[in-house]
Amino acid sequence: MIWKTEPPNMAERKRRAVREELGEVALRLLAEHGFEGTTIDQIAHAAGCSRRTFFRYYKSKEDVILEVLNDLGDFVLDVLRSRPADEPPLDALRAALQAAVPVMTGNARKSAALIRLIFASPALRARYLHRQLDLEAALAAELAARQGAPADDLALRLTAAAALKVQDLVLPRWAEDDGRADLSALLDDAFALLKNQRA
Amino acid sequence: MIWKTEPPNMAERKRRAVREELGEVALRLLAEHGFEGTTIDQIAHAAGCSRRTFFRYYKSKEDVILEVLNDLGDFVLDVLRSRPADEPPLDALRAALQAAVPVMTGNARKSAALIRLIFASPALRARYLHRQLDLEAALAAELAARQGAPADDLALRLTAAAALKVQDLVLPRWAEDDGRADLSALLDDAFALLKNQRA
DNA sequence: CCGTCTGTGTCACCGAGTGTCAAACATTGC
DNA sequence: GCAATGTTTGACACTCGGTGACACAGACGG
Repeated sequence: MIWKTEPPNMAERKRRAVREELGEVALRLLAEHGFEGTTIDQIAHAAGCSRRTFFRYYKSKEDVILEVLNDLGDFVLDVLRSRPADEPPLDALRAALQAAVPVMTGNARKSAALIRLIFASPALRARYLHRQLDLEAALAAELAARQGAPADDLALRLTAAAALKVQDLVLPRWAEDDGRADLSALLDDAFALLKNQRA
Repeated sequence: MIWKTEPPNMAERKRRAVREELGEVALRLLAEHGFEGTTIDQIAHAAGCSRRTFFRYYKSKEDVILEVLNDLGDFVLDVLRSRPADEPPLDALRAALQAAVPVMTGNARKSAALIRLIFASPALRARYLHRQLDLEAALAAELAARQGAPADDLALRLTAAAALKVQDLVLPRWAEDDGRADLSALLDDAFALLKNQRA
């Protein structure tokens, strides 16, 4: 075959379908019985496959949950890249994070459940924070690149951290009432607060 | 016995000694073979006790390492409490974190090894971040209490987060060369940078 | 000398993950 | 239609972190 990857004929499609199904079932069970209260056996069995197969689609139990927010992080990073280079860093970050809002409010109940799940489980939360750290570094690197600063510039890193912190403080409050509040407004308020910060 | 806890005669002393020994051995082995590359069996055996006994002294493998920084966090919180209430929040935080510096520079090589260990292991790092989050909340609550603000004040939470972030960005750089740099100066520089942050 | 209390080791167990292997399956070439 | 081929899957065995149960030892007071 010359095009080893070109035809996602049936194979790739089925793979995606199984993965989707597995993720769906997992999220439902985890939200219902809690992260620690759900075993992989239960998830696999409920999805109609073996435990071993679960691990062929997801690296770990945490992965099923964190993957969603992971993709969202990549999306935010992409949006940041598309922003004008002369925009002040914090404004660019705010805009990038705002771009992710519709994705969450799109299916608000599910997103809220996911966030609540993460914030309720220490193990999950810890992994999530670690992921946020990577995102923070990537955002800071992008900000640095667009204005010719060194990639590990401390000031930009602090700015990126502050922006993500704003998000992390707002999200759980939004998730607490199943995403009925105006997430976009909450974010803007918090960013305004941040901008008025004076030592 | 009327004084059930009063005489830490032999029992408590031995307990502390065993715990100390266990922690010492663990830190050495973990620093040598990495966090994932060291099993609890190895630690327990090297310390001359059974695996079960290890867990009677430490809740988990992560606990052996994180305990130290945990205590340090409590110390920082205590220092913050002793600061004048009218001091600007960020200055108070800087002073509190500076107070922890001598503790680390006291035995710099060991502290640096510990920090490198944490930052090298994803699992450990994730747990560490979670701990920092608790500390952040506690610091923010203290700042709020001293100036009569609500305990979950967003602005103060952001300030506490920024201060801890400064520390977390400086520490690995300091640890990279075995703690030979001037940690106190590095911290002050970073805090100065933070203070000059304008959106 | 006898109960009791505490620390310890042994054993059995669970759940997350991983490597291996053989069977099942679909795909392709003839 | 059939054989060769490659991929997906399930079954099994194993490691490691962590927990509960129980039995045994020694220190202590009566």
